[in-house]
Amino acid sequence: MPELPEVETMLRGIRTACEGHILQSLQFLPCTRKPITINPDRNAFARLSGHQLDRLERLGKRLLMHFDCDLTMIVEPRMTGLMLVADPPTTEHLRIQMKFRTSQADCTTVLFWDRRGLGTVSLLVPAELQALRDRLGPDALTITTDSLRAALRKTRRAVKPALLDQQLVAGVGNLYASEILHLAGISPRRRCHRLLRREVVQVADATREILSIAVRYEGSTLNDGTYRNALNQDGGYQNHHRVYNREGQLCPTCQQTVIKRIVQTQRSTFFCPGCQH
DNA sequence: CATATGTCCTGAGAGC
DNA sequence: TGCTCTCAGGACATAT
Repeated sequence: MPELPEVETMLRGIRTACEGHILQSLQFLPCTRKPITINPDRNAFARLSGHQLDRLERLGKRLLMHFDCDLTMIVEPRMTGLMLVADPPTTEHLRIQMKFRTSQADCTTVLFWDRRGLGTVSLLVPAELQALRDRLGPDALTITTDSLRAALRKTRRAVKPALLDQQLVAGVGNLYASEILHLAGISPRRRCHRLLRREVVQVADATREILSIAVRYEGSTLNDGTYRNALNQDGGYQNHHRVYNREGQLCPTCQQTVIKRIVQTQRSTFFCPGCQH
């Protein structure tokens, strides 16, 4: 499930194939499965053809493609969406094909593949893009203690569900929330408004640390094998998970306590009761 | 307003 | 072996 590191990896993986190039064609492929959501509708995307993709940007878990016509195409992979420059895992879940002209004679292809079809693509005008930026919290990869403190002060929820709220912090999902709190040594059940300043420092530091390392390893490919990088290869961070999906195993930090799984707001949380307080 | 719950979906894995 | 069932969790709509 693409979170910040996986989306960042997608961006880096497709960059040379599309950034700075003219979009030759964008095609929504026929698919018998549940269709992805397309905003406002597929016809609107015809306006992009012939325009240059000036710049790629990641905004939380979203991938932004800024075109020279002031339109931004936003891809939300959600659970199983992938951006690819190589052959997709299956042909049947292929959703979008974009061709870019890279020279007089050559072109590259960028694909959007989504097995479960929960993904979304949208075309936004500048005012809509600004509205989206305004409702997201600061980006988790570079979050500062002060901005995290300001965000967590807005809620009395337990810290782990709060980290999943994109309006508070943008980019953290269910997997990395557990990893971050384990490195920080903070219990997922702690209430945000009761965290001490030094504890918020620990969470902010752990957030940047975990996510930047996960980016270095090109994200996490779980057992279902759904997430792949742009070349359709496995990520590597699943081999470095501290607690996620490791219920019953010994905590890698204290080597004393067994990792526990609990459910918070309908989502699995993994933590070490021995060293997270 | 702040939080919690329900919803979409596919396929891996469990259990019988 | 082969069937049915549960579960995984992104973001948003709806409920409390």
